[in-house]
Amino acid sequence: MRNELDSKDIQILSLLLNNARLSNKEIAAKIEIAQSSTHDRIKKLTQKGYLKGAFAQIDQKKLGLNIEVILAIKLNKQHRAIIADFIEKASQLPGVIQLFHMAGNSDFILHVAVKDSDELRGFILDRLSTLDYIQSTETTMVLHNERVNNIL
Amino acid sequence: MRNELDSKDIQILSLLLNNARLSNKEIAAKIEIAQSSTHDRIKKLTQKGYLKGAFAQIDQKKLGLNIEVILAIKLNKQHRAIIADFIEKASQLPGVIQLFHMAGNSDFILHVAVKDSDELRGFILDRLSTLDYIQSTETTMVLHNERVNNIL
DNA sequence: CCTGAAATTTACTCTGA
DNA sequence: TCAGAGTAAATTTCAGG
Repeated sequence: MRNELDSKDIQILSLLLNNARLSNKEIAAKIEIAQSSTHDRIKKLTQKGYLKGAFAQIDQKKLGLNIEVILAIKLNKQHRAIIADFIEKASQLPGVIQLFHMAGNSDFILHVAVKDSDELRGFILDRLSTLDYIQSTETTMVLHNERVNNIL
Repeated sequence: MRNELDSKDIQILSLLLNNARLSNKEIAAKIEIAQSSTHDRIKKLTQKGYLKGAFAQIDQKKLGLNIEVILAIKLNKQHRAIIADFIEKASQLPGVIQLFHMAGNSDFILHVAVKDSDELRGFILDRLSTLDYIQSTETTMVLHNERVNNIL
């Protein structure tokens, strides 16, 4: 049981990174090994934790989510308990796509999609700012957003 | 051919949003309709453009990508041609996970993963700052990053 | 660790309601 | 538009090199 991955494993991860719905057969064809080998490798990559899941990409605008923003958030305390609490609460807020815990000027960055400005207003005023350890929030509109995944 | 989606469609999108590798059968069981109906619906959702693709999630640290940063970038020009050029160039830079074109203080935000600080230095100095329309970059470390996908 | 083929499960198609 | 049954195709397992 080697810990290192060979180039075939990296190729599999790279393919799935950009298209998680590729079938075993298609992957096997692309990297030129047997289907059963591809199957084994994906199984092992999953078991060892290299592959963690897959997310579909949906057309947010078609679903009426017309406004996409980045919210930079500062807390007035950075205790571990507060951080954990915020992560838990923010994960449950409707509209949140992605959450970053930062080591810088802001404590958190939230990537959020909402229907309209009313919903955005509600999100910030009713959902976020009601948490008593929020010091400030800064909202910036996203004009365009592209998944690149150029890491392998 | 109705344009609106019913609650079953939304449920399908929501399930796939959080686990793109769910099979037809599993989805059919979860939302309690026939497999063939699930199949039809997914096909239509894809054809109509609601479902656009799927990305696998990989364990970056296990692959040696130990540093994750957010890079806020300002350009000294915002012409359409410059923006398009930057998006194209940035999409090809190794380490870029996601790219946001912003309507605010920064023009772009890049979510980047690299192996170590040397690679980060190379990324900023050799790859980014060599583009002549870059005015400034600000790098902030990501301590933690969570996909939430709480939009449906 | 890979291959190739068998066994099983799933996806896909179509008919009828 | 949905459900059920049949066919095609894929996944999964396994013995052998």
